[in-house]
Amino acid sequence: MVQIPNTPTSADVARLAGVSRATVSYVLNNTDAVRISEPTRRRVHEAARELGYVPHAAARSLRAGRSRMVLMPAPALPVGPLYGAFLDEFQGALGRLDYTVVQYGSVGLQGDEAARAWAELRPVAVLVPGTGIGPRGVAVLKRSGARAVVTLGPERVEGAHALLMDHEAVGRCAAAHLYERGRRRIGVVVPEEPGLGVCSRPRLAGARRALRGTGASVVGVPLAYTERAAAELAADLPELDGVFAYNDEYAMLLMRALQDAGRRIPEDLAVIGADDLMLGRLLRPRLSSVRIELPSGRELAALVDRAVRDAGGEPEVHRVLGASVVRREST
Amino acid sequence: MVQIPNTPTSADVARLAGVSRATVSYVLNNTDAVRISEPTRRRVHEAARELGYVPHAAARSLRAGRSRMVLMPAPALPVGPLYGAFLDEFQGALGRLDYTVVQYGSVGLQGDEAARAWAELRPVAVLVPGTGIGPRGVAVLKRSGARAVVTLGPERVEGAHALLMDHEAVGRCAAAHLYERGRRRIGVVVPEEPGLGVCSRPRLAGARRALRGTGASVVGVPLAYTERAAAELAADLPELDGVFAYNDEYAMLLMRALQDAGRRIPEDLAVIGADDLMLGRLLRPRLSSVRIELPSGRELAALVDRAVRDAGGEPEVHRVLGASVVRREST
DNA sequence: TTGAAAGCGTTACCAA
DNA sequence: TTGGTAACGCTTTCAA
Repeated sequence: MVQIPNTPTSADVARLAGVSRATVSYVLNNTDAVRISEPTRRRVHEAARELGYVPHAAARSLRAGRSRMVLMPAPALPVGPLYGAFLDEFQGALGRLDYTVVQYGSVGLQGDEAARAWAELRPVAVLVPGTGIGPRGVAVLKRSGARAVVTLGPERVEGAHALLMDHEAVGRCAAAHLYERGRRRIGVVVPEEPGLGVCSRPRLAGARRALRGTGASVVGVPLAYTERAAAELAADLPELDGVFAYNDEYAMLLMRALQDAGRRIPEDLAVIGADDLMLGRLLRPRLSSVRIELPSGRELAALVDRAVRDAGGEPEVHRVLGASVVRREST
Repeated sequence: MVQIPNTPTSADVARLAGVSRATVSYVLNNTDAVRISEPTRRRVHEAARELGYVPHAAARSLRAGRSRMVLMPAPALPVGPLYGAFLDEFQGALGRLDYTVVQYGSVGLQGDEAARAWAELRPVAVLVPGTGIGPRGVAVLKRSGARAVVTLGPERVEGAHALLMDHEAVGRCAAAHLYERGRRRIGVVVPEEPGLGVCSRPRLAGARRALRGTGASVVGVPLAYTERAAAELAADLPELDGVFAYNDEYAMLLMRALQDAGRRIPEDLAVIGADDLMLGRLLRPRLSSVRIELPSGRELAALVDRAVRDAGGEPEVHRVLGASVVRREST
């Protein structure tokens, strides 16, 4: 039979060490406004260790009136390895600034309801990827004590700091490259998977804008991420001589289907992806790609910290997502 | 100038509605032990809405003595799309059981230190992927009120429920398949990337065990995830006629390098991956793969819920990770 | 150098 | 049907 012990509190530590709760707090938090004798310190540490005492974060921040929690709703869409690396860096950097990063799985919550759920945790800052929040949501969070709300997405939201993911630039970049390579009838793959629209629509728009007035045509090409859909698309593709395939995975899918249908790449049709994944280098022809640079996790952590310290300051707006073409053999 | 308003509390709501804090609590929580008149209910709801009141989760669970938070340390290693889908399902299912799933970014924390950091949040349950915790860590968590600790990894940990990821089975499965296809000198790729060892070592061990006593040989083949490393490996591969490449991505990398070095696949050398990614189907030859089935998120959520309700029960141990070969053209 | 006590936002018991 | 009050675990001011 397993005995379920009561969770030790600072009062238990105090009792065991033969001091008051205040003293325990002083010792364990290294409060420097107060001098505690060395023997007492030792007794307190000893008692805490013996009991396996772990402070209660909620009680602490309740008393303090503020937390060190940075909340990040987990993005709904499937994310690639780039995002994972960015996340690690961000968490590491914030950890060094003594914040606690927590990802909240908001599966099934919508809009303001989601914002309220986040607000219940009283985070000191919230970093929202994608389009998961509106002005009302931001207001809810701020009223609940969030000192900074930062969005990481395609457009800015009233009241929040914004890291603008400039997906249009990705499309512009790809289209301009295809144009330079002599292509004039250009297709832009638009994934049919839900949730990817926030990225894909601006990419298409960017491609359109880049070639406006040049006489080249740009058409959106819907594509689901299945072999079958790719084969069908390859079978009767509209008259095109260049394709920007949304990203490297869709590009690989499409390229395979095109090759199977007898199209030569890049002679008949140039194909370019995005994300510059390793896998693109392994294809034949090697896949050209738009290399995307996410903001540095360190910089973003610094922004959050700054925003927390200076709550009420003007929201900062940054344009992130550097885009540059890596040409290989497919264009 | 932005006015930073004080966060409204239930006391503010009570004041505005002209009732006591207790009444507010009753109304907003739909307490059924107590009957509140309809007009009062309306006044309270009205006041809460007007103030934008959001309850304080920490205060609530402090008072209640228990939280509904299920903590999941974010895995350190890069994870694939399978894991992402599993996570979503798990979160959704737990959400429906009224738990709050929170992923904790523990970058930079080690062993018991990490467990203490998690314990500070007083989660009601902790799901630890990989090998991030030992018996001491489990004890810390339980002493801090966690009613269930579940590990999702290669081996069980004293005191915790275990979902055993049977990576050996993956290796066994792959090796047996290669053997069946007539291969007798088999290589097993062991990624050099740190953190993947927990998966790759058991896979190699499983392959060894599967072919023990058959006369077939099994050798570990270290490989870093770069084109260069793959090319070097392909240039002087030991005498092999079959390779289990750890997963589909390494398989793709290796297969490309082998083809570039003039080896025919599968005639000279059979190659099999794992994870059954879409990309494997796009290669030529199409890549055979070990299909891995993670536990269902729903079942896992049910396990967690059961464990929470019956804390102190015997830890459950489940073997998860179904492994089955999907043969395509590369073997 | 240490202790007593107040109070953070909630909820649950008991009394009115 | 509603309100007063105590308590959850912690920090911090004030007093000794």
